[in-house]
Amino acid sequence: MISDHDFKQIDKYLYEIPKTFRADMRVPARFYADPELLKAIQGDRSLEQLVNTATLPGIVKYALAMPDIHQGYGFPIGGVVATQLPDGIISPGGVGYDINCGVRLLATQIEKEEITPYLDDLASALYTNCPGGVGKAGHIKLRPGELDVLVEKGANWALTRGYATASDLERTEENGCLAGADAGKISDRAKTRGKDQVGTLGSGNHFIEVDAVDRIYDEPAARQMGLFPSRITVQIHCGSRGLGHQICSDYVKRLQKAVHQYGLILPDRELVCAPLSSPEGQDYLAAMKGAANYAFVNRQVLTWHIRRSFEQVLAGKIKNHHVYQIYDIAHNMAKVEEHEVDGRRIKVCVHRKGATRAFGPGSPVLPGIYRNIGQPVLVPGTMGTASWVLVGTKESMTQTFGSICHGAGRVMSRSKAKKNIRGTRLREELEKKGIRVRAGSMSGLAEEAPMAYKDVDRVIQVVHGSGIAKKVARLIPLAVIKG
DNA sequence: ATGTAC
Repeated sequence: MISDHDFKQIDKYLYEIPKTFRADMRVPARFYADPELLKAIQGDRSLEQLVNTATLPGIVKYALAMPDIHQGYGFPIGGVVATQLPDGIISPGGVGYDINCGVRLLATQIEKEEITPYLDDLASALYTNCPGGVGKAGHIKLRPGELDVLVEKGANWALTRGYATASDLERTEENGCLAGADAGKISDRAKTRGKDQVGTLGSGNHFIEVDAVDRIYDEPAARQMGLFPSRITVQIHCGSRGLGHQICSDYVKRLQKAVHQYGLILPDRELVCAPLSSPEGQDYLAAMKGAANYAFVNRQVLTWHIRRSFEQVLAGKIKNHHVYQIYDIAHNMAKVEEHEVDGRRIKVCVHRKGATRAFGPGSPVLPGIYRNIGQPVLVPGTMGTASWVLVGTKESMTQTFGSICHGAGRVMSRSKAKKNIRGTRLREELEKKGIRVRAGSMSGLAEEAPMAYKDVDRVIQVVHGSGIAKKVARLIPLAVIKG
């Protein structure tokens, strides 16, 4: 167990566990927090897991953790690990089981007051049109071989099939397609699990939420994104469903052999990994990219369902009910990027697990529409609480490989939440607050209760206050749709 | 997160 005399505070919101803490650390570990958030992680293994990641071969600068850190598989959720190419490692545990779990934010020109009379119908339409729940199939049945095209082409597949616009793709990380995805590196089992789940929500913390813009913090940036006070927005939070899960399982198993073969010494077997330059590392990267592309398509098809739902409910009632995209960004992904380390620009594999890319202004990978303000960062809160839109900064590039947090972060395990919280009661409380709830499972609802999470506003204050991101807008929920 | 165990 790591206690408070094992780390030192080096800035208002930044703490460091020195390299000398454990002989096997290759770099220091750094985490962003405040005293309250520090308390929230006492008793779980997240800091120990963070220190474990500091031992990984090829890691540069720091093992990093965001203020929403909590315990995960091997790596903490809320962790950022960058390893130097060519021989630094890549690890499925550094990405997570839900590859390219991420958030898409859609905007409208509808005012909050305008939509209120139709909110119940809209919530019901979204629930009916967007399939949710464990193992749930979607409306799209892929012909044999078409899934291979989908995982390699990503959002371009959706564009060709009429589920996307060119503007949607422009406002998606990597235009919704990671180059180098290889369907040949994905098992038949993973493909079988994925073939009927395109355009489905899944379960757990995944949701669709209708929000209203509560407050603007950066007026010029908000205007550029199309965010104005009291306007209606929609968030999608989901990932690569059974396909990504199976790919992770497959490669955890395969890379365990690679750990032996390459003689890697790991403090925890859950850190299973392989040198990125090895055949195993390359294969995982190519398969992971396929799952990432699948998740971009998944959120894109859900966007299509959302547009359909707005049309069904609001046509003839609200004149302009157009739903357009602000941005789509992953928070479970490994990416090869160039970063400055010790004054030199080098290629690194940045693992972001429960951490969101947050590139600052001027980054050449950003679309022209956002290059001057920095990358939009989408941080969902918990049911019934706020969500945030931020932009990346120069500081995120120098401190955290262009990364920030991904959400509120759990404080209570799923099982404990299920035991202590009644889904029906929670639903009543949310409805009393005026939040429409459509959920397939009451126990699933209980797992995601706000009290099972940290305070997202506090988490955001830490990333904003430390300079690694800048607040743009706060969103508050009006309707939540869950599997 | 997940056909919450193959």
